[in-house]
Amino acid sequence: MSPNAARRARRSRFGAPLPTSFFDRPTEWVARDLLGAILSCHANGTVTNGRIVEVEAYLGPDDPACHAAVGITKRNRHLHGPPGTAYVYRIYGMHWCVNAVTREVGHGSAVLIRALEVVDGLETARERRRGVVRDRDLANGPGKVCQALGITGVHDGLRLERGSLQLRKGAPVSDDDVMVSPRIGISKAIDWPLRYFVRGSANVSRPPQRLEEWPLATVPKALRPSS
DNA sequence: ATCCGGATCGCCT
DNA sequence: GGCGATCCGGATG
Repeated sequence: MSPNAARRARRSRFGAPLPTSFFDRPTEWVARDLLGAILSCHANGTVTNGRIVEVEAYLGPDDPACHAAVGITKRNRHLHGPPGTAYVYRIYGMHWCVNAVTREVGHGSAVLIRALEVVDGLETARERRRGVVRDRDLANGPGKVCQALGITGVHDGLRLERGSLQLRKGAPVSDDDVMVSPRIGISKAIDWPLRYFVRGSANVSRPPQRLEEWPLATVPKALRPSS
């Protein structure tokens, strides 16, 4: 795909890239508002787009589950970059995970993109996720998101407002369709309610059965992330 | 120099 | 639900 064709593919169906000001807000707000947004990756000559249905907030050095809790290192240096930066890291030796950096420079907070619905480049995503039978399983987990969209370490530190990895405005998700739960796969701060996902989405990752979850509407208004 | 555990996934039972 | 794959950052000696 030529650069012009890639630009057209992105403009055809979706809104503008989210501006830096979108990311320069409390991380819980950014996380909640990323539901419904479009993650767009141009890799190996093809654009793949996905509608985000599940995210987690990681709240900087004082959040024991956040990579910033160990300070600034070579691995996590872009987590401490300006809002709107991509932080991509390898986990368990074999998977990539992608985050959007939030708040002010050096805060060390970010939103992990955990699941999405592939809405463009479906054939490419299926090839990358060879062996997967159902489309709903293409990107229902953070490692799968990166594999389906072709996101790797080369995207670490890129700005999400432009370039080969972008976050773009999509159809907003109303409070009534947002669910909240603790985060998945961590061993510290295991009860912090910082996972947000779209109610009823078939593309959400399958958490442990006993994981508690609540409608966002039941969260007291003062504590509710909303724009 | 060595050890440990991880923001996971897919296959097995 | 259990487990192996597979590798690196960070901590410890």
